[in-house]
This record gives sequence, structure tokens and C-alpha cells, in this order.
Amino acid sequence: MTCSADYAPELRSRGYRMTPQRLAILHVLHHSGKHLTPAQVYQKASRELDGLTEPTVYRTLEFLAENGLARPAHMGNGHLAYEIARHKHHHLKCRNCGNEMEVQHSLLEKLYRQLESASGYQLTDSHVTFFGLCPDCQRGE
Amino acid sequence: MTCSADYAPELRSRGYRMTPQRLAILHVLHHSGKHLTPAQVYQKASRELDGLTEPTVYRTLEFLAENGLARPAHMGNGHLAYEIARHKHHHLKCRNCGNEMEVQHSLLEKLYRQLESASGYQLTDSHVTFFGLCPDCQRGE
DNA sequence: CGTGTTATTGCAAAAAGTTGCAATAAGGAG
DNA sequence: CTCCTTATTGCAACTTTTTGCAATAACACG
Repeated sequence: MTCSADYAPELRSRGYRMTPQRLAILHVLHHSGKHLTPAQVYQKASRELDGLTEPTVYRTLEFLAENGLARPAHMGNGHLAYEIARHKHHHLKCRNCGNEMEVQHSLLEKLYRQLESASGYQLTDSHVTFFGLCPDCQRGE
Repeated sequence: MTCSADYAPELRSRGYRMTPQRLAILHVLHHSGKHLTPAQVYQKASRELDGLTEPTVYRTLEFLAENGLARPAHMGNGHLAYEIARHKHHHLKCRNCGNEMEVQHSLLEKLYRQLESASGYQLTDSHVTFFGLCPDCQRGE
């Protein structure tokens, strides 16, 4: 649980507060290491913090995403899952078996530049997920 | 209404059927020309087709997307909006004013190739939306 | 044109996600 | 260590989205 405490100063310096709820949710995300849906977060974090409620989970997840501590990821069905923020990356998911791998953000840097100069926009972030068939599914069914 | 009828053969050849519901929804998407949320589609299409229900709208939108007649787009809040399928493109949206412009898919082609050769995946599609500040919002607030 | 198959819809109920607001508690100030 | 401000939570009600299933109606076929 202590492992997530480092986030506290970060939040405080922005005028926000560290709470048991946020700590529990960060802890869950941190230790799972993968994407979790709000329902999964609620389930796991409830075990660590009694009395946690669903609205709090939804609000906290959104809050953490806005503050860069968690990253939302689009998993193909229009719903969001979250993971702890590490290095910037995107996802490549197999339409057939659901298997999924990371795509380094650096691969998109050049594209970012192109877009900025072509559009005049100043890019801040993006929601990017690629879909396809993984090597295994390209062979057998 | 007739304008959307061209889609019928396309569906039939795949073993699906053209129905008044699908026609109405295609019609709405076709004539609006922009993104519509399921709720907006329901509202507009209900006016054209009496008795249309929400579950049908959700199912139809998903169905149209799966069959390439409509495209889902992530509008930044984790929810999907749909638009009629035209040329492949993505979106660049201003975080401040919400203004939005299209990004040609061709700009991503090179990236697609890179990804395919680096991952072994065979790309089929992607969910891509870029966020940033538009030129106007970069100046005044 | 009827007829049969089965994709599609509507309905009702469930699940998921959101919102308003009063009560609570984090944490800076004294 | 106590007090005060106000960010945050829990609760309850609400809206949105999904699901199961029986009834309906496309449309291929004769």
C-alpha cells in the first residue's frame, strides 16, 4: 500500500488531496500492471478499502487520468479501461483472440509533428488503439 | 429516404436484411453528415420512423459499424459517436473549444506499415483521435 | 405471389455509468 | 494539537447502455 504514497505530494502541490480511496485505487492499478475496467477496479479496491463505492471509483479513475496518474485506454467496444501511468504508449489488439501488445509512443512522434504543422493545432494527447490479426491468428483459426 | 436504399444489396449479399429501422438510421447519419451520439440518432430517427426503440438504435449502430457502413469515433469522454462511412479518416479535436477537424488516413499509412513489420500483426483498423489546442485557442482564451 | 427460415425488432428488466447534494475529512494555518 | 476551509466521499435517484427472449417481418425459394 505504501508504494503508491509517493503520489501524494504530486497531488497536494496541485491543490488536491490524497485519500484512502485514491490510495487504494492507485494501489490496485499499480499492482495489477494491466488494464482494468472500472468494475474490476471496484471489485479489487473494495477488498482493500471497506465501504468504497462505485461512483467514487468512476470519479477517481477519471480524476487520476486527468492528472496523469492513470491512463485510459479504448479497448475496442467503446468502453474505457484504465492502467497505471508509466511510459507513454498505445495498444495493438488482435480482433480475433483479444491478445494485445504495446506500441511505443515514439513511433508516433513524427506523425505528431506532421499533424501539428499541417493543422496549426498544438497536440496534447491522443486516443489511439490499433486493431488487427496477431501472427498466431493469421495462421490457424 | 431513398438515398440510403443503395445499401440494401450490400447487406443482403452478406446475409443480412434491410429494414425500415436501418434505413432510417442510415438516412439520419447520411444527412446529418457529422458525428451523432446514439441519443441524437434515436431522437432524429424516431421522427422518421415511429416506434423505433433505443435498444434497436444501439444495436443498429454497432451493426453498421461492424459492416463498414458507419464509423464509430471516440470523442474524448469515453463514449462513442457515429458518422456515416465516407473516406477513411480520423479526428483532431480541440481540448478547449471542442472544435474538430479531419485527419486524412493517408497520413497514417506509413505508420501502419511500420507497425505491421515490427509486430507481425496484420492491421485491419484503428481507433484514433488526436487532441490538442486549435490555433484560435492557442492565442486568446 | 404464397411459404418457410431465421435475422431483426420490441419489450421488459438488468447492468453500467452519472449526477446532485449534504456530510465528512484532508491538510494548511494559527 | 485544534480549527477552518473546501476537496472529496457516500448515498440515493437518475440516465444510459446492454441483454434475453418471444413475436415479427425480410426475402429467398418454389
